[in-house]
Amino acid sequence: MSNLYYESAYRPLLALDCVIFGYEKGTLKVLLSRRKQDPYKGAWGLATGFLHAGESLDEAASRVLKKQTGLDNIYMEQLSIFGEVDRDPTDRVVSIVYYALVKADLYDQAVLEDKQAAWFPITDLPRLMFDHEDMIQKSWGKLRRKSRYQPIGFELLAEKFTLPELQSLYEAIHQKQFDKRNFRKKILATNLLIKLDEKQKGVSKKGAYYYTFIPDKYDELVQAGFNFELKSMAFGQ
Amino acid sequence: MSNLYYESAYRPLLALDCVIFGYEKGTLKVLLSRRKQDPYKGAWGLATGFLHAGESLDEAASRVLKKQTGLDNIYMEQLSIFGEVDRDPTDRVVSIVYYALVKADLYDQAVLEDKQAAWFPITDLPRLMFDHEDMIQKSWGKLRRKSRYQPIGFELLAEKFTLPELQSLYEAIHQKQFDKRNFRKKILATNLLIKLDEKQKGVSKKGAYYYTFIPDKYDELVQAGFNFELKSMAFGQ
DNA sequence: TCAAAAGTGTTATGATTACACCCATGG
DNA sequence: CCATGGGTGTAATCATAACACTTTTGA
Repeated sequence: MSNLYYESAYRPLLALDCVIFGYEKGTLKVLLSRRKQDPYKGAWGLATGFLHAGESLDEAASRVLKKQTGLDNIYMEQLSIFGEVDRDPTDRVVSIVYYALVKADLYDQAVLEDKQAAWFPITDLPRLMFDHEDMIQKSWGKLRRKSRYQPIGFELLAEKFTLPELQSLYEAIHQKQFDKRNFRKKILATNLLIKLDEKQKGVSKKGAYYYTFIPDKYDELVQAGFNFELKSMAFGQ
Repeated sequence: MSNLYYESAYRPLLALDCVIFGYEKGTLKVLLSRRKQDPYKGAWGLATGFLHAGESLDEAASRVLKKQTGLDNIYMEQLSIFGEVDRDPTDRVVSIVYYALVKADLYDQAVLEDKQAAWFPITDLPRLMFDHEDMIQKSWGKLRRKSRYQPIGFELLAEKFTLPELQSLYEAIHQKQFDKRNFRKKILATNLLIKLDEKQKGVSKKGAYYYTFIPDKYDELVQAGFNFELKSMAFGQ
């Protein structure tokens, strides 16, 4: 099925760029890789790919994420579209940016090396190609805002986690210290967590209790888009 | 400058669809027009156009808005991108959605008729082509959320407006009644408005005072993206 | 036994909500 | 003079923010 009106229209390239966030040792990180083709071969940049025929945008983003990380079912969300005329000097490329969150315990050093990929702390990024720096900063902003009213930060932790870990994650996302007591109060008030009988070994002498999500409740809330709203994250400071 | 890797990539059509909001007589409205070409010639839909070569996305959206309304410098913002494979049955068309806000006193009945365009209350839309209904609902959601922490609603009113008018606008956006006293308290607490010496005639016997923005302050806040945050719009109810 | 991190409650402040009457004017 | 919509204040409740000591245990 075709159509003259449509036929005559300009067709840009449509790319997908993925900002992949991970969290490790108290630091929020972004997965970058070295570009494989010219121009700018070897430059650091985001996971990227062009849209294929017959693929929806989300499918294309999942494909790009899978290629980069080896993982399926990554939490991801569309951020926005970058379409400045000269953002890629080779050709007109309009790019859809997705950001994704992956658990630190799911990626594999071998896969990373194979892809010429590496994790960089969000506060210490290398020079990036095109407008990728801007894409990362905007994604981080979205992550900060979103983490205030959705339990999104949890996608970055392992199945079982301690409250001090969860708090450090929030502190890494917001680059801000929170008051321990107030943080716990708010997080526990959501009724999303259950305390397990198990304590963490090795980090502190006393050991912190592990928590996990009440799985149905969590899914329910995420599905419904319900805001469990940590109204202000301005704990202390 | 060209490149084999790029050359071989798939090139979809890239369209822009604009959700144009207006406010009139207590009702939030959307500007729709009848489609001019097949398929679905004559069906109601959003203002639309394809991206042209050498145009940024914002420039293209401005062009589409100008063509539809005759106006420049409309407040507009990118919403998101719709890319389901079959959203347009003619061809693969990926569409970037913008929403725009126009003041009720700026549009012109003659232009509308010429374009086969008309305003529809947001709560009473006709059947729309493709996924345009979904685009409108998402834009409305964004407008609701955004109006809670940015003075965005003001783009929909005339230069001078009364507080009862402003409140009705918020009520139309949120489909909810607010308490008069609490609404005024919050709005005035932002220090964005100045009361003029002039009263509105004709609407009520007593007449309501006109207000206007303190222009520099407003621009400053909009520029800085500062949130004047009407923290909860749950006035009453 | 001590150092290091985990865990716990209360009070003060500020924001939000609920609520009812008087005012000005045109008809 | 009265009907209509405009304008105003206060008290109760709830959420947030500030703040310091005790507990556990491995070394």
